[in-house]
Amino acid sequence: MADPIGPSIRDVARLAGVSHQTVSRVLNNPAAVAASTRMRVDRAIAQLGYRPNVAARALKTHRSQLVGVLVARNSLFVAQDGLSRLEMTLRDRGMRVLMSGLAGSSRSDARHSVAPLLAQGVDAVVIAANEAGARELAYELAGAYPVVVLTPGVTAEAGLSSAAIDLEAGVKDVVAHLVDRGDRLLRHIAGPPTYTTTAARATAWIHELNHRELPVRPIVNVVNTAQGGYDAARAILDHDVPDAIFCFNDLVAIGAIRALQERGLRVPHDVAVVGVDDMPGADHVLPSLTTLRQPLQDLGEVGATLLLELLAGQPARSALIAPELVVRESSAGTRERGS
Amino acid sequence: MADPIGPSIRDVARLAGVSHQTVSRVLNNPAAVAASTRMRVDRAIAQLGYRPNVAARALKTHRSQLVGVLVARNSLFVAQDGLSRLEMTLRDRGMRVLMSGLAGSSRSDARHSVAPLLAQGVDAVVIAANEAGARELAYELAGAYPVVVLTPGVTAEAGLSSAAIDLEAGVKDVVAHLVDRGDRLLRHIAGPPTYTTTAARATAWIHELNHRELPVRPIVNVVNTAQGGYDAARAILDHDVPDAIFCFNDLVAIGAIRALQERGLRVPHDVAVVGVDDMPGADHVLPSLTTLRQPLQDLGEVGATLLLELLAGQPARSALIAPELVVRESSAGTRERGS
DNA sequence: AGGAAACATGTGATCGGTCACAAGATTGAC
DNA sequence: GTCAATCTTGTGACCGATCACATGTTTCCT
Repeated sequence: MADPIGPSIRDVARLAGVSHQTVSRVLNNPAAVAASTRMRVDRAIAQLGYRPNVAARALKTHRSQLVGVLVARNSLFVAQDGLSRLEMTLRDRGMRVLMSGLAGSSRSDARHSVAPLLAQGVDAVVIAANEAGARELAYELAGAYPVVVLTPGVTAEAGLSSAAIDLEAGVKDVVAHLVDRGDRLLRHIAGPPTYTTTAARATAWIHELNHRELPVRPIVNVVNTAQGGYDAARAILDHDVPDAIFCFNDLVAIGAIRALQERGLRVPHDVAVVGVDDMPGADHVLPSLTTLRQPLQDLGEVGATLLLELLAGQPARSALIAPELVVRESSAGTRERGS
Repeated sequence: MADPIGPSIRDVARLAGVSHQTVSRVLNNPAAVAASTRMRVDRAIAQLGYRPNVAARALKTHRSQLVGVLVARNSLFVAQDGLSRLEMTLRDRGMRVLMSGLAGSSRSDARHSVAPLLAQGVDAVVIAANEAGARELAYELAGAYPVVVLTPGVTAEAGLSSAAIDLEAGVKDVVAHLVDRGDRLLRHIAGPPTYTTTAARATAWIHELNHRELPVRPIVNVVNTAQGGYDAARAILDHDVPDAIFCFNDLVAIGAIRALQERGLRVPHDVAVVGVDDMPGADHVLPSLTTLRQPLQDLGEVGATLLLELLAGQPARSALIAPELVVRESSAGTRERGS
């Protein structure tokens, strides 16, 4: 059905009255062909509707023009256009994206997910997953393939570049914002321990609190859902009522806010809440969410750029993208101290 | 870097002391090889770490084992694991997924996005986009490729199968639910006109209202965002206050609820709100959203199944997946009539 | 005008599989 | 014991590109 195998390079050659090699040259290095000949060939190509056979080309050249992308299921990077942006940037450079979903969080899960990509003969691999196993896999692969990792805390080495949102810097902004409005007892609801981002974010948080000599008590959440945030917030409230809660992301923040309201605490009057992501709807939810916006589209673009650099033989490097603090209702106003 | 071209089928043959054709047989039709020979070959394969070269195979067989998937940017199908599920189901059958993002909504935008997929020699195409242009493209492609469309209102023809969530049935449930709780003046905030789903949903809505002899006045929204829902709701309220609003999706519903609250209307006491999708967080937002849950993962799986059927030469067909009405706070309780 | 360098084009081998066909070995029926 | 059918394995061509190399033509410098 998809078969009726089209014309080959030799058919074009015959029609244009040149050799097959000349046609190949027109395709790959037009400058090496006389203008008049080139025009004749181009016309023949158009006339026959010729399209090069990628399999034949890959067979001979040992390059597939394929980039394998390992993506976590349910990841915001995918949802928020990040993957699309990566793909479109690569597409413009003649590369195609082979996608593979990642199920679990262990290293063997990750290995299992890349296998088909490698079997397909990809030229390079992009790892867009915060799962710990995926990150380990990246180092494993780095010897054999150009690899780009889109997750924080990955050191660039030969053949392995990395890009991430600089949430360490973002966390600084969050703390500054909360302290400015008069909050002192700050709590953090961290993410699932299997994400590399969880530790990164929690560490930055603790570091910043220590720096400002504020009390520190983080809580690790187990699931990346609103329910997880709800449960974690209740656990916090069983202990005491903080001035503000910084949540792993907006989804978790939504759950936390519900828990607060149920206890009769008003947001932001009694407790301020800050999330991360600026997920769709965060601006209209009640109350709207103060959040660290992650420019995931930029991440996709930077990732593509890093990959193209590696493929061009340039050295591996790390890139950081700054997030943006968007202040909304959930942390609006100023706390009147001395109450 | 990804080069050091591995052993070929002939290397394996030499080591096992057989002909290259026998190795090929072990790979493709093991039953046709004597058990003892097969074992020798298998051992040689393992010993050399041989992996078949997909390019060579594709060159000869004219099948790439690649499925091209056209996905709308920012689509929930992607976000909610639908794409992952599609990919994983296909992966189990030895197929790989080539992804291509869709930018605009016109037919030429769609054509521009599939082009690289076709150039790469995919065996089939999946269209996971509600954009009108993408649907038109599906018919265009159906003659030359097996095509599966994941959007409503597509008629199955030779080589073109389709799957969609049966929102017509879902809309019935929504109306029944609202009428049950005593609502009579029902309004609809539709989606962007460029989505095929917008018309499908609005039509089903109007049909159902007519059927029950209720007043009909749908509103078409222009953008698929919370802000769009907010604006549309305000436009409705400028006219009168309905008993309930059925929104294009949860995101739009969130915006609508904000508009209602700003006018001093309580949800669901004064106005009930129903969305579609059951997006992450819909269960913890304030108020939590009554919604038509779209089983997008199932959609991915069914899509994969339809595709495999087409590739196996079976006839095209359409499949519908039932959504599920999840009642939550935004339409809880019963309206006391006669006020 | 002669000869080297640069330019333009062609020839045949090759990448690593599968396909069509041939041929030897084994089995079973009569 | 013979012959056909079946099973098992091997041989060589071929898919459609690119690569290395060869050859013929211009260009241009001395």
